[in-house]
Amino acid sequence: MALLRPLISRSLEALYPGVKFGIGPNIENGFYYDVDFGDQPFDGAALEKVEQKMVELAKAKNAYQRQAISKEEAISYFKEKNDPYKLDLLEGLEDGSITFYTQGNFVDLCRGPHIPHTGFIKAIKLLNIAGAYWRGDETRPMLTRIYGISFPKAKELQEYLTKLEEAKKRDHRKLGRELELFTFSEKVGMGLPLWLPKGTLLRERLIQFMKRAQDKSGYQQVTTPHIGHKALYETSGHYEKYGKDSFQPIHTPNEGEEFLLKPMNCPHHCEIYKHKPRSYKDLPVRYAEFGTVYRYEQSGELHGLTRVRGFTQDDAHIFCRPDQVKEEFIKVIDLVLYVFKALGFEDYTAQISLRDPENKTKYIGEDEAWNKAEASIIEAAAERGLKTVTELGEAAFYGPKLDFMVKDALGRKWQLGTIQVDYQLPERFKLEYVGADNQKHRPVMIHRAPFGSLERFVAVLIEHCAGNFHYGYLLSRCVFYRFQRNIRTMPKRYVPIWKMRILSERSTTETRRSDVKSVMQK
RNA sequence: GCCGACGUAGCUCAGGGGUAGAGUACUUCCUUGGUAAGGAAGGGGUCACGGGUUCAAAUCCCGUCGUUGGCUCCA
Repeated sequence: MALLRPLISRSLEALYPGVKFGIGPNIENGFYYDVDFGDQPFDGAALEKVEQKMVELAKAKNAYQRQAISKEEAISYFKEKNDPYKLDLLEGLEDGSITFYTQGNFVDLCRGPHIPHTGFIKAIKLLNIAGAYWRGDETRPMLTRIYGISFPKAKELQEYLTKLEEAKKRDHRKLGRELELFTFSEKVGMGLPLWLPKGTLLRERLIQFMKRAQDKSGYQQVTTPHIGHKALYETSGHYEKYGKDSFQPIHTPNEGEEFLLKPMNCPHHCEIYKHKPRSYKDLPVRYAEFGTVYRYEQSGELHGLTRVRGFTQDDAHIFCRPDQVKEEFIKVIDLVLYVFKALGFEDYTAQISLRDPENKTKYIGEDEAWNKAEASIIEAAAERGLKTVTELGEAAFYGPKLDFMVKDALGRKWQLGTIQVDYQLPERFKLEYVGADNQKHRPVMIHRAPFGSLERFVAVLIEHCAGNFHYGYLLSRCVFYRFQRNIRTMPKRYVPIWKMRILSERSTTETRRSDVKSVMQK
């Protein structure tokens, strides 16, 4: 797609003399191009003009010419052209590896390779524009980012655009409103979802499903308050790490104490662990809670249910002996996979999120603990044959993670389930158990949430089944729910969600069969 | 938080300096044995909020709030 860059460049230069160009890489779907329009106004409506110009230029079938060039020459060329962005890019390039591509009368810095000529480009669509800082740095100039896509055939473009339309119809924000699942209120506050009766029913079905799965896996439910003393988070390290960027403490009127809305459940669970002495024979202890937490997300980041400021995690913390870590971790992987399978999520990726070796100051804890934790995650994932990608620098500040990512209708990737090995919190909270040697030992914690948060999970679930919750037969066995988007277009047997009920295993299986049939017939 | 766009009836949106419109939904009535049926009438909006310009502002300007596309961030 880099082949389009000269086309856009030439089109923009023709329509907006004096524009300057930043980077223009290919992305998963198409490409983008950062452009500095200077003082010239440019809005979405202008995209069409640019698009037409590009098509016009493409027809000229101009050939691309490659030319190796010295760094010095390149610098002087762009200096003359007064192009600060290309000069900035050149600084990072090694002399001898620099190539220019010439197309028509346009010369550009480009790695290549290119197709022979522009005649191969048949279908171009510029999709939208957005602001983006030069090199993602907010102290640098803001450029206009133009997103677009091209295909060799017009038909493929049409198919892609149709797909985009379909994706929009699945948007959980739209469906959530139409189906009366949830809403937001300015008065309550941004990013704080209000669950309507039908949405709440859906949530409760999911909770019930998860509780049953967890019961079978040896978890115990606990319940903790929505706030905790500031000291609790100083101990956990959360305050130091996120205190300034969190909801600020709640002050008591008389004693002058400070409490924080809990951003995580783990500190509370650590205190539960500590309420009595533990023996090695008691471990592992698995405490689960559908705990609602509050995080001050940046206003610009909020998005429907996928990014909110108050949400409920299907959280649990496993306290175990070091020799049990791998086994417990694998059990959790199995639970996550069971949940995904039951709900029909097949398109997910498992991401091993490790520490950034270049910047260890972002994290707490000793190297040895980190190495052990990272190793056990990698081993456990391998043992279960998970296809994984490894991301450096994506770990939580207290430990590495195994995250399960799925895509929403618009192709955005979201983290759902997460499993984290943690040697730090047991240390900070001085958690102990008495070993067979009658000595005190430190347990290891595993944080895990198969759904991640109910909010995000419901969002992804809505988009996954396009709001047709009768596909929820996949949930099977313990939960069966379904309802309709429009009572007039659905067979009568699809009962509204507010009439949903839990069916027994046997009847679920039977219903499921007939349901599948009717869905197929449709 | 930063930059851009947007904010008109429950929903989708048109309009645009002279005191509000459509479709759909809703209410009532009529018609109609059928899968988003037809007709009639009706209710519903200080055009997000607050300032300013103006004889006059929903319409122009500024600010705030919110939504949204990105950027940065994400325990």
